[in-house]
Amino acid sequence: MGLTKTEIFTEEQNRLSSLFKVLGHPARIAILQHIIDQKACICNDLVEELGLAQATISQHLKELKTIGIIQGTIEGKSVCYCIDEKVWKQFQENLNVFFNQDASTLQCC
Amino acid sequence: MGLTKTEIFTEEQNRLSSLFKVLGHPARIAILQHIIDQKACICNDLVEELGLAQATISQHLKELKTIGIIQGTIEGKSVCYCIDEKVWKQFQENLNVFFNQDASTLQCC
DNA sequence: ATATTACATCGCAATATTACGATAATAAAT
DNA sequence: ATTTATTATCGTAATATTGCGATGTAATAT
Repeated sequence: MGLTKTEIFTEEQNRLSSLFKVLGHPARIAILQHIIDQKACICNDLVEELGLAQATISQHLKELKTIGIIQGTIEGKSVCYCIDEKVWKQFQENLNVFFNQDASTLQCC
Repeated sequence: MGLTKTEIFTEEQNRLSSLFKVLGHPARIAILQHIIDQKACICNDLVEELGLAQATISQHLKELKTIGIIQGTIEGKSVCYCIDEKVWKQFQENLNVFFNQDASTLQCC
């Protein structure tokens, strides 16, 4: 089938998993790390930096943009992609809520 | 193609993204939450709890087991799946390392 | 011994994802 | 105006994922 049954899950479960899903590709992790390192970035940098075609990278950037974790500003003939600090922090909080469920009592067997 | 080019990324990028990937499905989030709530679990519980077939849930459990975040102990004719506290904490740390890159200077445009 | 219960695994169909070449779109440079 | 540079989008091929019925396996119950 390949079709996730989103309707049987809570909104929170769907939202959280879709965030994780976007981060579930090494190219997208690499893109985020590169943006952070450079404190700025344009797509063409990434084409040289990573070993992927321009079309592929543009696609990955689009997915990152979809969840809002990066934001693109047109700057002349290139685009400046940056971390959206607000969304980044929201993301951090979401993960903390999920992972900070008292880990000390999780193990039962 | 559908084939991720893992060879062009660092080990850390591949490892981190594969962790995220496993969490990138609402059923697997739901399973983890259920295990945490119950402090224990067997697969059959989940079949009733979530609306997925037994085979499907068994498959999702397998993926969670692959990254080690849960662990299964045979208990008579059923299996007790639990959070592996050590791996859970490791995961937490990995995420923190990734997300705690000084967010204050991330935004550039 | 047989039946039942609880999972795991196999095999399949449907859909999603990844990657890329080709092509468009837009802005700057000549 | 034309060329060049940068990014987006389209179409397509290959592979991956999701979900499930059917079947296998192992332990308990009858």
